[in-house]
Amino acid sequence: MLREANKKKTKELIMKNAIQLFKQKGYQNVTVAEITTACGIAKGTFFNYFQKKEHILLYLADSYMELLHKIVQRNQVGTMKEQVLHIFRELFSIYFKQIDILHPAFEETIKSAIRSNGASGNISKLREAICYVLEQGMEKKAFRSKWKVAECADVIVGIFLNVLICTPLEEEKLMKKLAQQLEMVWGGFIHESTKEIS
Amino acid sequence: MLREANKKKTKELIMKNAIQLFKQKGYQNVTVAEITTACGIAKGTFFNYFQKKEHILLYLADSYMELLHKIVQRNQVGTMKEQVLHIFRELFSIYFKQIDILHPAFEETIKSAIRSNGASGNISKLREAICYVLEQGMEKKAFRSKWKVAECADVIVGIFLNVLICTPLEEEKLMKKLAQQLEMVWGGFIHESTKEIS
DNA sequence: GTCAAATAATGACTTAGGTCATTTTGGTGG
DNA sequence: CCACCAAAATGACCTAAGTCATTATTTGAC
Repeated sequence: MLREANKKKTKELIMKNAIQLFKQKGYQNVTVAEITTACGIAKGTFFNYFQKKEHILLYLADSYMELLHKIVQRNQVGTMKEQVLHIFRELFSIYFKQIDILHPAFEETIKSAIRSNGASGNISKLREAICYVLEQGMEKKAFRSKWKVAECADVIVGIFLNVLICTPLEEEKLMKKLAQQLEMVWGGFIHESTKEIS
Repeated sequence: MLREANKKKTKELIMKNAIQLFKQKGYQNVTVAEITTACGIAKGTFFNYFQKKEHILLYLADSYMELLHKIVQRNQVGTMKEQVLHIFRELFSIYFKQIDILHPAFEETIKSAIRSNGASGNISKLREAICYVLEQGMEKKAFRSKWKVAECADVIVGIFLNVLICTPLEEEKLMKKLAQQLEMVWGGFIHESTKEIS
C-alpha cells in the first residue's frame, strides 16, 4: 500500500516542518501557509491531515503522552507518592525541553478536555496512568486507602492541572509545589487536634 | 465628565447585545460585526473596548466573580468544608443559569490563567476567596492544619479546576464530586493501618 | 462662542484560517 | 496497457478577526 505510506510520510513531513517553524517563531507567528510552503505542498493539503491548525498541537501532545506507558513501566520502585512524583518529573523534563511548543499545546489539551468533559484525550490518559500506578500499589499492599483509586487519581490530576496552570514555569518550583501538595493530600489537611465546630 | 459616562454606556451596550446574541446563537456563531450592528455602532468601535473578541468573555466572567465577595461574606456558618462547598454551590448556580455563555468563558478564563501563570484573573480571585474563608476559620479555631492556608487553597482550587474540566456538566454530579474530593483531602488518602513500604 | 488639543468612532483594508469544486494520482480488474 | 474508481492534492475563494489612517466629538482655555 503505497498510499498509506505516503499519507504517513506527508503527516510526518508536516509535523517536522511545523515543529521547526514553531521553535523558530513561536506557534502564534507561524501560518499554515508557511508550513505548507516549507513542506512543498498546497495549503489545502494541510487540512486533509489536521482539521484545524490547533490540532497539530494536540497530535504533538498526544505523541508525548504515548511515553507515559514507558515511564510508568520503568518506574516501579519507591512509595506510591514517590512513583507519582516520578511520573510528573519525567513529564516535566519532556515538557521543559520544548516549552515554547508545549505551552500552547497545553492550552489546547485543556480546551479539548473541557469540550469532551475529560472523557478522552491526554488528561484522561494521565488519569489512567495514575490509576494504574495506584492499583499496582494496592496489589502490592504499598498503598491502602478508604477511597477508590480512581477518586484518588482525580484529586492528583487536579493538583497537576492547578500547578501547571497557576505556577510560573520553572521546573524546580513546579516540582516543589507538586511534591508538597501530594504530601498534603496523602496525609490530609486536618491537624489531629482539630475539632470541627458547627 | 460626559466622556466617561458615554464610554461606560457604550461598553454596557456592547455587553448587553453580545450576551443576548450569544444566548441566541452561541458564542462561536456570533461575529463581532453582528454585535456592533445590533448596537448601532461601527465594527472598529468594538475593538476600542475589547482588544479581542474573547476578551468580552473574560470581562463577563470577571463581573460574575465580583459576586464572590458577597457570597463569602453572607456565608459564615458551618464547618470549613461546608463553607467551601457552599461557595462552589453558589458559583455553579450562577454558572448553570448561563451555561452556554459561561462555558466558553471558562475556557478563556483558563487560557488567561495559563498566560499570566495564575498571577491574576478569576482563578486567583477564587483562590483568594478560599484563603479568606480558611483564615477566618483558623481565627475562629474551626480549622487547624499543619499546612498554610494558601497551600490548602491551592489544592482546593486544583480540585475545582479538575472537576470543572473533566466532569460532564450536570450540577448534581459536579457537586457530588466536589464534596467527595474535599472530604478526601480533608482527611487524607492514607488509611490509618497503611504502612508505606520502600 | 470659538478654537485647538485630546479622545473616540469609523469603515476600508489586511491577514489568515478554513472550504470546496476540480484535478491529479495510486490502485485494481480486464 | 488501458480504463476506471477511490482517495488525495490543489488553490481560488470565502469569511471573520483585527488594524489603522481618517473623521467626528468632547473638553477646557480664552
